[in-house]
Amino acid sequence: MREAILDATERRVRQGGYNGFSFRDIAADVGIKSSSVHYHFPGKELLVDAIAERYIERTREFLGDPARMRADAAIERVAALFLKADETDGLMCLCGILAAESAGIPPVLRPRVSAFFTLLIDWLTTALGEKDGSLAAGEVVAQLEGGLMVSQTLTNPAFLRDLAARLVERAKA
Amino acid sequence: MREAILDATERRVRQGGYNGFSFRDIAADVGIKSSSVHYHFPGKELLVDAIAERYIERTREFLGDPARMRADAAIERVAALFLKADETDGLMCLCGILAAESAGIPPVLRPRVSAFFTLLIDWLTTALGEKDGSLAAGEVVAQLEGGLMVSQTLTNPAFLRDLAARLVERAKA
DNA sequence: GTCTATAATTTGATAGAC
DNA sequence: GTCTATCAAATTATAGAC
Repeated sequence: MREAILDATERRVRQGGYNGFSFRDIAADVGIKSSSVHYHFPGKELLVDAIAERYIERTREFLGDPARMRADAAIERVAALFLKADETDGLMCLCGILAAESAGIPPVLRPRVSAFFTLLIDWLTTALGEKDGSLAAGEVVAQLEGGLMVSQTLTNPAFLRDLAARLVERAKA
Repeated sequence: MREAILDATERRVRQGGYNGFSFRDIAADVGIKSSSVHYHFPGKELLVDAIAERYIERTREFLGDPARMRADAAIERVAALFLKADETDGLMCLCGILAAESAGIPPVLRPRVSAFFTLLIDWLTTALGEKDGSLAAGEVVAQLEGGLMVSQTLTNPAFLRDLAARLVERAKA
């Protein structure tokens, strides 16, 4: 049940953000009452923090070890995260939407959101090396995150697909 | 007063998103009662639609005519929009945060958010030309929008500054 | 245009039975 | 663990006086 609550919450937050869902929404999604959701997660901050923690840990596991990886393969792996969100899930990146709302969410959540981006940037920095003038980790992360937002808004998956393909091409050059 | 309400609403939405503010918040910001806000804007959707419309129109006016403009100057002009949001305003891009929440906002607002991105992309496409293999309009918009999100979250203005500088350099090459 | 007052609903959260 | 019942506060919104 705890997992089901986390699943429902993640989906809701990735659709409407931190203030876009209620305990009753989650309860209805998983087929229990809102007081039972409170039993598992006493507060909203705790609930959202829990899904963010899980989200980051899953991302870390998916990425794996960046050492001795080709630049283009590394880009492809990070891009796969965002392409899955866009095309398979049809949802925003959890930490992307929380980042956009950063100034309006409970302050305790902010370090968690930051941790997601430092994870991606550090991972890519290791994988791409630090060659001067080359494709930078920040460029890749920003472009994929922003590309997902635009792609979702325009309901045009080709937009993000094209961006990802261009990033991979640049990494090969 | 109408303008003051729009100003307060824009600031609030750019901080916490569509569901991150109330009519009472706006009323308190401008020094009136919430019922008086309803006099000017009968519903929340209308209020947010009004600020989005104003935001897009101001963006259009700031950008001006893209014809016969050098590529690097065009990038710099678009980047200035996001650098101002980040460093001067300390706020997200209005349509950026609404795009992130796209699946959770009233459907009538979605075409408005899309219009912002098509404005930027079309403007940049005209300014950059359509030379094959060159810097694409979508790359620039996605990277700046995502870069603003990350920059705000990490509270590190240098992040977006660096991205903008790199984009301008690529346009010169 | 702005106010007071209030309706109708929703929200995060708690107490206590089972 | 889940339920019923409930609370206090907040929310969008309206009616009507000034």
